[in-house]
Amino acid sequence: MPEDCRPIGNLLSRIGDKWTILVMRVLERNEAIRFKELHRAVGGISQRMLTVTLRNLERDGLVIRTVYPTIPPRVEYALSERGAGLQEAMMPLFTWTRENAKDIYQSQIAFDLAKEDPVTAR
Amino acid sequence: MPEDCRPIGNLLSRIGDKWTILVMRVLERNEAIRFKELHRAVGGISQRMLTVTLRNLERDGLVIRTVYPTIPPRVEYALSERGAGLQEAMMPLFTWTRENAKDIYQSQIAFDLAKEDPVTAR
DNA sequence: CGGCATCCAGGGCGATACTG
DNA sequence: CAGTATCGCCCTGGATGCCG
Repeated sequence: MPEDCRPIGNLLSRIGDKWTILVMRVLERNEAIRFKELHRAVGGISQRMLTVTLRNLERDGLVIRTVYPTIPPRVEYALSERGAGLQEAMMPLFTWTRENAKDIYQSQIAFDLAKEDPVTAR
Repeated sequence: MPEDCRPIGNLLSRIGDKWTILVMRVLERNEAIRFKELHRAVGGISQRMLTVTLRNLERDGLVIRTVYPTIPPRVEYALSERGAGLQEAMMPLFTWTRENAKDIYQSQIAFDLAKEDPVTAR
């Protein structure tokens, strides 16, 4: 009984979804950042997905959302304590990924090549 | 310029996909394991997704697939050095998740409650 | 036994347009 | 500026059936 991995799986799925990491990475080095800034900083993300991603992070208590009811509205996002803890826990994985990305990429190339061309031919 | 996070994102998406972690966890404590065993050990996974997951892991050079051309066929899977390294890098995240799962779950409950019922009412 | 191919449903995600 | 709502595509992943 390897203890239940589902919660871990669920959480990692979320962490590993298309945008969460990128958002977390931007938050990492900023105390508080506005929606628009985040939007620009992340780059390539749609407004909708940024909203969804931030909502999920907020729901998990990983980021803190502060609304200033001014005109125009101003909303700032910041990492919570818990969020900072998660970042710390993610660091080894980041490091490992950075160090191994190239090798993995090579493996993929080799693997794909061997697939479509088992003999060397072509 | 927060360095390019895409490769990290890609990798984590894969690691965080529905099955990779569960498979890795089973492999963790086994030197070599047969497909069928893996299938039973993981539990709930379809044959197809187990195959797909293992192929991806193999493609990344994280697991080693050994085929014994006997009858009936016998195929064994084992963690590679690189795969073992990844596991190690994942440990802090596992630990963090285990330690925070309950709190996060609580946050989610509270968040959802506040959403549908901002006032306490109902 | 291992695993690929096919078919099909559900959900993730993007584009766009609209509100406070 | 921040966020919601709607629509629609595509990819993931499950079930089934066939091959070596």
